[in-house]
Amino acid sequence: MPSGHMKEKIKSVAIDLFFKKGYFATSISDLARGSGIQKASIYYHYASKEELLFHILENTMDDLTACLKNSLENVTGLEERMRAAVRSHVRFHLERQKENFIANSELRGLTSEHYQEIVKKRDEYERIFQGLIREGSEAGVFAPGDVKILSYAILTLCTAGATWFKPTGRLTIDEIALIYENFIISGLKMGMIDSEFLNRRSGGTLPLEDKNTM
Amino acid sequence: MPSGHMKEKIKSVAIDLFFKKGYFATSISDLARGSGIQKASIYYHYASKEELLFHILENTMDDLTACLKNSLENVTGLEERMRAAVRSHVRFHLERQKENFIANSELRGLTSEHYQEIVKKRDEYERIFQGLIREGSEAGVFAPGDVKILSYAILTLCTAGATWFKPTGRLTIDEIALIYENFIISGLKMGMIDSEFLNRRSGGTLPLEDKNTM
DNA sequence: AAAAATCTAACGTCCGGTCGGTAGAAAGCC
DNA sequence: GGCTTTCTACCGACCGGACGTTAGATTTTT
Repeated sequence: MPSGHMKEKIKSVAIDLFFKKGYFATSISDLARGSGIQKASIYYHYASKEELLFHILENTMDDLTACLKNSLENVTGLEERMRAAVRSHVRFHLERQKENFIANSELRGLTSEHYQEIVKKRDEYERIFQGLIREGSEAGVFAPGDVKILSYAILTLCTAGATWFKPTGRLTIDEIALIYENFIISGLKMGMIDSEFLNRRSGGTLPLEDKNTM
Repeated sequence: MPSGHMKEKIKSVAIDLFFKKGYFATSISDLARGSGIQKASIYYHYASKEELLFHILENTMDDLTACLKNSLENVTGLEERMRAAVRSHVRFHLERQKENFIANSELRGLTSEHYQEIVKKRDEYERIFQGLIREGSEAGVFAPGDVKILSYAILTLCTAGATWFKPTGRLTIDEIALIYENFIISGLKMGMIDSEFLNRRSGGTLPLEDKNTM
């Protein structure tokens, strides 16, 4: 029995239960029961329930970003880079479905300090996508459009997979990734035919970013 | 002071707080304080906290479906019908942002009976979209593709707007709706260029639905 | 005066977290 | 190698508090 074994066990039980019942509905006793120890022993490994949640979310976000950066290495061409990014995003969300679901639904359980840390990581991740969109539309590979709104569209689209995906289904992760990849690329290339109309209506030549979002 | 006034007031306070802090983090005392009454008085209007949540979700879902059906009346042409549906969906989610956000994040708070009722309404709503996709791809207006996955893509895409939308932003609801409309239509029309490849890889001529989802 | 709406006061439960303690392995020491 | 000390991992019992909910009295409205 390696050291750190129980800490990992608690974490994996927590991922299961937070995914199945939600963070607030999962009690420390539940975690203890699932881990086969007393609930006081949980506190030997984690300082609090919230810290356990933070631990899970932090790991997930770090791995997510690392995964994306890794996928973009040595990939050239703006369209190909975007395709690689989408593929990475979808794959990660489907392969580590539970953690990602938690990361998208249980931010409420965090203290405001921890919340800000996670949001910072998420923003950093989003900025990579926004950069890809911006470069692509500046180079004329994609149609011009509101970078932020488009990035949210892309990310939430793929993220949502973690909500409904069933690993036992007949479509593989790669097949689903391909569907999203094509859907998104075509949206980026042609979806914005009305961007001039949009610009006219919303008051002219201002940059299209930083609107309506936090 | 009209009858039913306080019941509505409680409901609207609940929508605000459930949106801002979440269902579980909002206590009956919070609702009472926000409504300007004692917490016991809440129970004169609602039998339980859960019933209040259900009440909100049920109304929202009913209105959502009614809104969609209304938007599709007298609209002909498969592409135009899809555009109208997307427009309706986005508008409703941005106009009634808080309720929709709750409806997408607080299903966990429901009893299993109430949960099933809401899911039933949601499925009914989704089926309308799935019908539009199916008709469109059978008629050759849209490329063929996995109807369920595409419907989830469309719906979650628009739904996500309720997460980040700020009414004070410079883009109007209609402008955002138009962005999504174009994005989705182009995805439906061209995104599926690889569907034959997909079919080949995943084993042939079986219908592409009912995979990977519940 | 009846009915509707709200109040005060309390109850039971459950939850996150703490405390003091313990068996045993590991490390330090001679 | 023997002895002591420290560290690791865990346990059982317990606490304070918050929460949803109820009972019954009281006020407000019609």
